[in-house]
Amino acid sequence: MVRADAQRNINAIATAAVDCLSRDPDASVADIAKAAGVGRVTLYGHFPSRADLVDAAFARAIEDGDALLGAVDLDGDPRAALTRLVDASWELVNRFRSLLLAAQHTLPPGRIQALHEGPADRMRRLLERGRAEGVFRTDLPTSWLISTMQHVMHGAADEINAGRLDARDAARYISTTVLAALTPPAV
Amino acid sequence: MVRADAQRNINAIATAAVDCLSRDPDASVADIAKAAGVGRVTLYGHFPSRADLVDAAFARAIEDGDALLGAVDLDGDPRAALTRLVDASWELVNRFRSLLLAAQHTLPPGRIQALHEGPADRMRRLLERGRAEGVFRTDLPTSWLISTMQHVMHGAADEINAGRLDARDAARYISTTVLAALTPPAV
DNA sequence: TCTTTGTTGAACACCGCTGTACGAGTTACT
DNA sequence: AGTAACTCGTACAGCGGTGTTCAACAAAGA
Repeated sequence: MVRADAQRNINAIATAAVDCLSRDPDASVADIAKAAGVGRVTLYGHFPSRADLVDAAFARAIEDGDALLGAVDLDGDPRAALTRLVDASWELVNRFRSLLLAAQHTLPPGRIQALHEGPADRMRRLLERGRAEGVFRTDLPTSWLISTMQHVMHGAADEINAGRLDARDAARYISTTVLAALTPPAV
Repeated sequence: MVRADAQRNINAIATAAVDCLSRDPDASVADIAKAAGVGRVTLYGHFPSRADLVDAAFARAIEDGDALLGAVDLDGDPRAALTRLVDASWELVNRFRSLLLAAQHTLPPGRIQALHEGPADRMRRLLERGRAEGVFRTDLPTSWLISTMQHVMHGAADEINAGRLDARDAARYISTTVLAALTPPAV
């Protein structure tokens, strides 16, 4: 029988993990336990290793983020819809940038990709609709276009972090750039 | 008096550092010393700390790379010139991707940017010429466009590393995408 | 109430890394 | 040939992290 008490702690730990790792990708297990208001040993009782903890945190961030993305209206003009989706995605990428770093050198290769399947699918569907309507280019693979968008956002986060970009400009720059990259080349 | 012997070792160490860190961003000082065919103590004799070593390796990579970039013909049609420059840059970014990672969490903030000044300037000049000729867009800051190019390349390297992108396609995808991002929006 | 499930801090072993010290040996330069 | 510069291996201290053990204690749930 799983005690309600324990369940609450598991939850608090996962929340704290998302929080800490979003601030410092190298946050230690001790830091996270303290932030969760829990002993380090208790934490190990629920998450056998640091990797399990990072995995849980990342999965939770994706899940929560995907829920937000689900509220975005993807109907109507594909270009406008894409702008909306990119804006919402950017918000998330920016928030969880540091957590992604942690995941990148903790989780086994492919795991991150696997967890991203939900959000990526949403983007892919929109992209393909736009292509079918002749609004988006078809001379590059969908997967490349998606990863490009991701990396432009990721890059913007870097620039903000380095103080070379004003956070208020980012959303506009990103959607403008991404739209241009998706536009079919003039013949 | 600096002995020729020592100078040769310093060189071998720097070379080995570039080499090792380009393969594994977390390569230890011991690894690098071994690769240089030198005792760990000898290494510390020339580079007081790991950070100094990473700095030297990164600076050398930039210097060597910038020399290659200097050979690229930047005259004529800006779009063609940019394609040539991006292709050459991509080669370098791809090769030193891992070294950049090492630099990122070893060197003080701003140091990487400072070392990139040479290459960035070359790109900036070309970009501005293209803008003056009406070939490149002017509704986004030059700095943003440059960083976008960098991040698209960086992202491509990631994709290759993850096995989701064929290295042979990369150059074409990148220059196509980058050119599209630089094209002035249709009115 | 009473048993099962959780929690706790302190202590410990372990790991790999960085950086230092030492003493003996080797090599370049004059 | 002689001196200063350099190199070597080994050994050590320190650090910060991970993961485990233990023994005492607290609380949920039937």
